[in-house]
Formats: sequence, structure tokens, C-alpha cells
Amino acid sequence: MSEVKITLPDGSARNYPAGVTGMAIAQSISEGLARNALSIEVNGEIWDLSRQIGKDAAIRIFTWNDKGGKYAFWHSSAHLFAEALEALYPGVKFGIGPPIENGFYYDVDLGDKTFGDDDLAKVESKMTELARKNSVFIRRDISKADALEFFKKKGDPYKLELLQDLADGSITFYEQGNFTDLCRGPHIPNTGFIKAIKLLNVAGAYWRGDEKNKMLTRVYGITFPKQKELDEYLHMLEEAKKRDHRKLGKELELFAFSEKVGMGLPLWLPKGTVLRERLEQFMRKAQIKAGYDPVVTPHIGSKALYVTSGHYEKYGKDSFQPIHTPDATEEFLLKPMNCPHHCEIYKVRPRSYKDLPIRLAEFGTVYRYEQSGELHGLTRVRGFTQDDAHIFCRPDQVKEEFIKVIDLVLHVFKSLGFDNYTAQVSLRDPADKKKYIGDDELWDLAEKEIQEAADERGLKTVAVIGEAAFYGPKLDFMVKDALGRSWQLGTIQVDYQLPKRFELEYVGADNQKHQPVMIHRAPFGSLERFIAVLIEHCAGNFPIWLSPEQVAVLPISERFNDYASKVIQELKNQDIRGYLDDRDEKIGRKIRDAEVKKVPYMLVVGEKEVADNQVSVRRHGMGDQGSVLLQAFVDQFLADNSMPESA
RNA sequence: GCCGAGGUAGCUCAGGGGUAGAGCAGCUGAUUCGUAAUCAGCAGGUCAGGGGUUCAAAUCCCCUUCUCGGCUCCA
Repeated sequence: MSEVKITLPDGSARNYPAGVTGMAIAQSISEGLARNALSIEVNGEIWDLSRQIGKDAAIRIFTWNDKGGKYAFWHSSAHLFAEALEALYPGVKFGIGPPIENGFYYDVDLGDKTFGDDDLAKVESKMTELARKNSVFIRRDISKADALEFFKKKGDPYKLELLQDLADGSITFYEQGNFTDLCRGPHIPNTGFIKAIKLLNVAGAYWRGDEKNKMLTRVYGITFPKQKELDEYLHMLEEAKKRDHRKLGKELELFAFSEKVGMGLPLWLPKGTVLRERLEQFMRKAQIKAGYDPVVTPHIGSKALYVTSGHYEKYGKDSFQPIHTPDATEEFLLKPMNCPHHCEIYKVRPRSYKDLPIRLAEFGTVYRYEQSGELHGLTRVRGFTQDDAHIFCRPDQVKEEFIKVIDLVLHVFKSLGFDNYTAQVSLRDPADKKKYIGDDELWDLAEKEIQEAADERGLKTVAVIGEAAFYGPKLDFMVKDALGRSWQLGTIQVDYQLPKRFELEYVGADNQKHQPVMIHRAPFGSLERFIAVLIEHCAGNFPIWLSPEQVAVLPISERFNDYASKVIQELKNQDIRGYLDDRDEKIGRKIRDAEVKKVPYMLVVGEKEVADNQVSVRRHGMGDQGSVLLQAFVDQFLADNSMPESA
């Protein structure tokens, strides 16, 4: 009998009879591993444990603690969901049901039936019932003809459509209990592993993600091998919700929305405005240092401006409609971006190659008619302010400018403690060059230089082919929110289109006219989105230099209000932001309220402090820090909490 | 825009055909207090808006609007 050589992750190798299964290998290693094993990686592919290994292989056995194990677990859970659904609603048609980062979903067509929250509970308990049967997942190779026959008979148009794209000989079915599905696998050994089940929500999703197709019902769920883990997961979700910027924005009185003002149009409250203006100051300072010139442009522009830029043609119908005036020939648009205005600033006089780069920066408020369903707190709004700037430079300056912008973005992230971001280089699709504007060589050069600039600054980047804007390649920075949703913050984009459309020029050393390259960049992206992500990132406990209220002065009783007023006045004289809580409440109450409001410093003042010109310092979440002279507190505070500066 | 779930006091939420509720916040008074909620009283509502069914609608039905979870989109 022939043998196969199985290499384990630690490099050791063992021989097994040919056709050995992953489960048998696991058993030979240890009883415990066999009990917890869910799937196996064989030469880089993830397999079922029951599948026979016919030749030498490097393997890795996955348990719940591995991504590959969870993947199989949730994939199998999706099948279990489908089995339960079919048992409860015969005739249901299935789309696809993959595992995702947290759990799984299944797209289904329930015909005319609406699927609501009460249905979730029903399906959930059916799933539990079926899981207890310990049904084994059986893998079967099947010919394309037989597969088509099977789904024709069953009447499942979506599976038939999927089958069309699959090659004969590569098709497998998986079967558990009374349910058979077209599936590549892998799956866990049996349904009994699935102990805790939660169907999370129902959503609509277009078949194959195409708006023109029928909308299917997408059910999201998650499962665990232990009830305790499900409980922990649900608890974690609850905790994440507490960081939600929409909730904290309301509680900390940072911003609000009004139906009357209109959806997606944030109102900045006094405290939110302090935060926002501090961020602006921070960026202004860094930009001045980096050689930017601040400019200001109006909130509207004539339609002609956007016809020139090309935005009218591309977005005109799907955006805010033109503003009319008593003069019927006039039309203005709310500005959806600042670039065209900045192009006109570039054009106010002829430019020499010696003038470049020219860096025009503006906190420009723009308006975009986002789809109503897409609006989301501050992360997706219809009116927002970009920390925008446009760099007009020579082609040979692109790389250097990119490096400078990357430095600026990294300065922002570092100053605000974002260490978990990803950088994405978006390149054009070389197979479809017609989609893009600009010379081939310029693209090649810019794409190369963006990547080089990122590498030189030690950025770990993911290059995505085909994600470039039609007008140029870009580098985007993404950060996740409290619930794990990814948002794009900073962006740096090369643009070949606008310089051309606006006929931007400079006179080169050769006395000839040349076209400058334009770089759009916004390290925050937008103040709104940045603040949203910042709120979630720090759970409302802002860096003190940003905090709307830095200090609360809390007199023990009314008798010390006079001294407390003197304290708060002295703080204000030193540009320290704070408030005096002179309510007729006990000190415990005042402290609690300040803690809830996440005020970083609380200064308790009573008899002792008045006598010695002291304050009793308490820090948010850290309790009593003892008493110091007021002046000592001020000095220390100012020394510790200055606005971070760029290098 | 599409699918689903929602909108009750400033906030968090209960009530689900028969007189509109609680806690917190607010106001008034008492209290003058040492590190996370002092006590008492008072006030607060077109139950998102409009239409319908009914003797009777916060409650059932329809439309509109906004919010939430997704999908699509994102200059």
C-alpha cells in the first residue's frame, strides 16, 4: 500500500497511507485536536477533514481559532440556515450564501413573502433543532449535466445561472440532512458543532450585486461552537454601539440633524464647533509649514464652470439642481467640489515653471446629492467640508509632492492615534485603457511614483487594479469604525483631466507652454467623516488639545463659588477651555456629571483649596490626583496638552 | 433609488381599539454638602405629518416624511 508524506506546520513530516483523511491525521496527532478540528489546509487549499489526501502534502489543521476554521464553520452554518429555511418555507429559491468576516449571509428569493424579524426567530430555532441532528456534510463530485438536471427539477433559477459559468468536472455538491447545495466547500464535519445561533438582520440585496437584477432577501447571521462565545459577541456589539458617533454626538452635544433643515445636513453645536475648529487650526498650521497657500472660494459657481470641468455632464442630473436668478439666462450650482474654483485661481496670471508647485488649500464646504439610503450620521452627508488642497506641479515633481502629502497624512494619523489604517493604491485597469484620460506615459510614471513614494515612507499598501478614477491614479487611507465598517479618510489623487479642460499652463525653462499635473489631496477627507471616525476611535475621550471642555471647576458648596469663579477665569485667561458647575448640588453629583460628559480634568475646590490657592485635581476615569497650587496646575496642563506640531 | 425595521415628553423607553405613562433632564422650594446620582413638589405631548376604517385610533389600513440595518452608488 502506497504512502503519502504529510508535512506539518512545524516542518516535521510523517507518512500516512495514501487516501488518509484530515480527520485521521488530526486523530493521530492528538485526541483534543481531533475534537476541535473543523477544516484542513492542504497545499494552500482549504479542504474538508473527510476528504482523502492522495499525494504528498503540506497541511495545517484548522480549529475555531483559525480563520480557515471559522470560514468553514460559518459556511456550513449558511447551509444549515438554508436547510432550516427550506423546511419552513418550501419552494424558496437560493442565491449565494458565503461566510463573511463575522458570520455568514444567504441571499434567498421568498417570492411574495416578506421576511421580517419574527421570521428570524422561527428560522433560528429550526436551525438549532436541525443542528442537534449532527448531520454529516457529504461532498460529492457531480457532472455539469446532472447538476443542471438537479436544479432544473428543483426549480432554482439562481443556481442554474451560477452553474452556467462553471466548468464540467469541477462541480461539487454538498449535502447535509435534507438539503443539497451547489458548493465548492469546504465544510465542517457535521452540524453538531454549531451550538449557538443568532440571525442578526434581514436586508435587500440585488442578485449578483446588479441594480438591474431582482432584489433578493439577504439574511445575516452568526454562529459559534459555544453559547458563551455568542453571548460575548453580542455583548461586544452592544459595547461597539456605545461608541457610535451618532449616539455620542448627541450625548456630548457635538452635532445634530433637523428634519426641517433637511436630511444629511449636519448642524454643528457649540461643543462640536470647538472640536472642529481645533482640527482646522491643527491642519492649517501643518499646511502653512508644508508650503500651502490658503484660499477662499464661494459656495456656488456658474453652471459654465462645471460644464468646463465635466462634472455637469457626469453628475448634473443626479445632483442638486441649478439655482436660478431673476435673470433667466443665469444658472448656478452648489459646489460639489473645490477644484474648478482652484483651477480658476491658478489661471489668474501666467505661471512659470519656477512658480511650481503651487499649493492652494481651502476648508471648502461642498454639497453632493447622495442617495437617501446612503446617508449615515456624519460619515455620509450631503453638505460637508473638505480639508481640500490642490497642488499644481510639473510632472517631475509628482513624486516629491506625494511624499510630502503622505507625511502630512501620517502626521494627522499619528497625532490622533490612528495606528490601524490601511493604504490603498488605486491603479487603472490596463485591459481597459479607453476608460481613462491622459497620456499613457504619464499614467505609467505617476503609478510608479505613487508606489515609490508610499514605499519610501514605509507605507504598507494594497494595490487595486481598476480602482483608479478615470482622471488619474490615487492613494487612499481607510480606517474602520466602531462596528468594523471601513471608511475612506485621507486621499491623494493625481488628475490629468482638469488641467486639460481648464487649459492650465506654465511656461517651462524651454520657453514652451506645458500642462501642469494637478494633485487633489485631503488628509482628513472631510471634517465630518474624520470627526465621526475620531469619535468612535476614542469613544468620545478626545485628546485634550481637541476636547471641547477641558476642565470642569467644581465647588464643594455655594460658599466656594467665588473662588471657583476666580479659578475658571484664570483658566480662560490661559486659553484653557472649561466651565464652572455652580449648581446647588453635592460634589458627588457634579463629579458624576462631569465624568459622564467625559471632561478630562475636574478641579474640586473647597475650604482647603481656598485657603492655600490650590485646586484638587481629578482626572476622567482615573480618580483623585491630589491637590496642587492653581498656578502649578495651569503650567503643567499647558505643558502637557499643546497641539501636536508637524516635523 | 431598492429591500426590511422603526418614529410616543428634551433624552432613554413602556403602552398596541375605550381618560397619554415611567425614569432621567427641566423648573420651584428645602438642603451648604470633600471625589460617580440629596429630598419634595411642579410642569412638560397634534403619540412624525396627512388621509381612511370605526360609536371610538397612539393602537388597524393607505400615502408622505425622517431615522436605523443592508444593497446599489460615492466627483
